[in-house]
Amino acid sequence: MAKYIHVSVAWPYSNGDLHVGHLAGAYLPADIFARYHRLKGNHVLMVSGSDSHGTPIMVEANKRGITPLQLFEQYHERFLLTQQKVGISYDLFTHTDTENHHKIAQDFFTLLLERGHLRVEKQTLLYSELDQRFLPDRFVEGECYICGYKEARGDQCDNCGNLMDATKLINPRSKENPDDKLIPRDSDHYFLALEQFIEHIVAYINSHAGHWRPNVVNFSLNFAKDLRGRPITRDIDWGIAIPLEGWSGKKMYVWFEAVMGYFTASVEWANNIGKPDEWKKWWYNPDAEIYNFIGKDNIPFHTVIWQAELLGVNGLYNDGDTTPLQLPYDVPANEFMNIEGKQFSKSRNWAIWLPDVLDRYQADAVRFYVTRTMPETHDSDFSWEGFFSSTNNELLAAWGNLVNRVTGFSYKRYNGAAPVVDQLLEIDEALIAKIEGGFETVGGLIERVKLREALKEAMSLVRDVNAYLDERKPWTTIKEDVNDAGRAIYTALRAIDNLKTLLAPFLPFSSQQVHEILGYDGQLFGDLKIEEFHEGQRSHKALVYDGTPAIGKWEKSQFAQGQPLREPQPLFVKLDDSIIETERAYLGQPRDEKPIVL
RNA sequence: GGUGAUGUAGCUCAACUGGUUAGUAGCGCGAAACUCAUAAUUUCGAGGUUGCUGGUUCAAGUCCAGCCAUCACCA
Repeated sequence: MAKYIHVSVAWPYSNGDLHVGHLAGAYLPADIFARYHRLKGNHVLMVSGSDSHGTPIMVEANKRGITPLQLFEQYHERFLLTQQKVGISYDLFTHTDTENHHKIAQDFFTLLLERGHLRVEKQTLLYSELDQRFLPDRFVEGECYICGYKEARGDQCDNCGNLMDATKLINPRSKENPDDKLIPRDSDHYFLALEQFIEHIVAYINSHAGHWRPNVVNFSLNFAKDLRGRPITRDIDWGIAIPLEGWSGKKMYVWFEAVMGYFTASVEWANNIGKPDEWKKWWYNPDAEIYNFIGKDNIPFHTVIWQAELLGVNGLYNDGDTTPLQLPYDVPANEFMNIEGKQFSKSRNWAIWLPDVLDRYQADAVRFYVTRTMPETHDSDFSWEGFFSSTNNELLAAWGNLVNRVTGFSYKRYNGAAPVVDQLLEIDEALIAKIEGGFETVGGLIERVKLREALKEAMSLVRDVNAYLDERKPWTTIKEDVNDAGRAIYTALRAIDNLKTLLAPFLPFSSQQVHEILGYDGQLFGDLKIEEFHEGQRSHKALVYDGTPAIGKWEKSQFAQGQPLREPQPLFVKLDDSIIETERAYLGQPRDEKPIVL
């Protein structure tokens, strides 16, 4: 029976380009997982979008002298192009400034309020007389009340590293205008009563502890232990309005509404395809599995807070049906990916930006290296030497070369087709059986979200085929026994046909190439395209996956003898070792954001 | 400061609830073989007192305590 798999992917703040950390932390693992389940014939719904709200966007827009709307729209567009290029197969990658998202977030708020999960509390915050408004912590600086550093930020002191309570700063002032004296003033805010959900959430985590990553379980249980109310509104003007009279100066806190995107994007997707209730097949289906692909910094928001929100609005849009809303089945949070041994830093431009990398290298080469070093168990490191060596010495040398040597040999010596031979030998059958075993082993690892190991397993099968060829030596035997050489070549071709599928979730572009070289027509996967969607007042662009043309299946090859091949082309570009120094030299230097060309 | 995680060969990583002399692991390195292939492949080999210090145990990379380093979250 086909399963319903929901792949919820972290929503990037649209205040700067995507970098390899985004890819390694959430998007690539989600995509590999989703593509695998699509090949398996399961019903996959993979959604995400640009997070258009939040103070980081306001800060950056402010710095550039543009509005938050302009900033987020600019990066949303770049996110679409970047992810299309690297092949992240979202059924829908939208954003949080749609009418749909606004409305549903407000419905969440209203329902939570009706059910007594929200309460009003007073908070003391810094107020600017000059601007006539409360300033978020990130817009504030002042003297650190712990170490005395003069230029502590409102949220953290860069000198002593302590987090700051902005209202305690000595001589707090506005970042934009140092003469602007700030005064503490009380402000009413809505709080989400998280403590009401402790019991339920702890029980839920414990019941899933068996298949969650240990650090996710431990961290979440500890976090859930002393849950308190958390403000869900704040005094800013960029964000989603509070659907109540007298709250016009305030907006929803971004952490409160952005996670709802998994839900709201599912609803939007259903509307976009003209089946408005289709999203319920995941969200109100007790057998559906929802996976949240996120970075480790986001763990408590998904394992605890998002669950509280879902529990609080149970039954939403379900016409009185008592089926519970589905909570995340697993939250396979990844750790972080460092760059050449140092932490990513946007401000120092210590980063590897995806638009730049995809401009210079093949998407599959990037996907391969990032998967190989995916930070599944601890922080990992992206080094250019590693990328160079993984591309040339593993991806190209083992897999690219295998495809090239076998298909090339067959194409040249067997008249542009696969050989036609009599009964295969035992050694040939044994190889095929071994490779076919990969559908179980590799597939099982992907299902448990052990992607690095899954790729390693697939690559080890690739090496088995290379070893097999060296043992069978068709280039020698063809001189006296064309039939026996043909048996080996046919066997290797069939192995490659299997491996193309086993590697397809990781390397969708080159697997498609192999598919075509082997003489097949059609696409392993569907099309990933950018489309425009219209709502009442506005329209927005989104990335969508159309699975209609996909014929790929997670099944053993039935490759036919004598099948005509297409003329083989090398799959991967060999890198020159000069790229190591060239690329390193970009790090830490000012960067130009170039237009993204597909 | 509190909580959780991570620290194994030059590099990237394995080793289920403690059990034979740490894994025929991949890359790199050394040697040999091969020549169909983007000099790509295959075989063999050399590399580790498992961050440090103690402890529990017949037995610890694996459990406990302390310390050091890195990371995340929270105060």
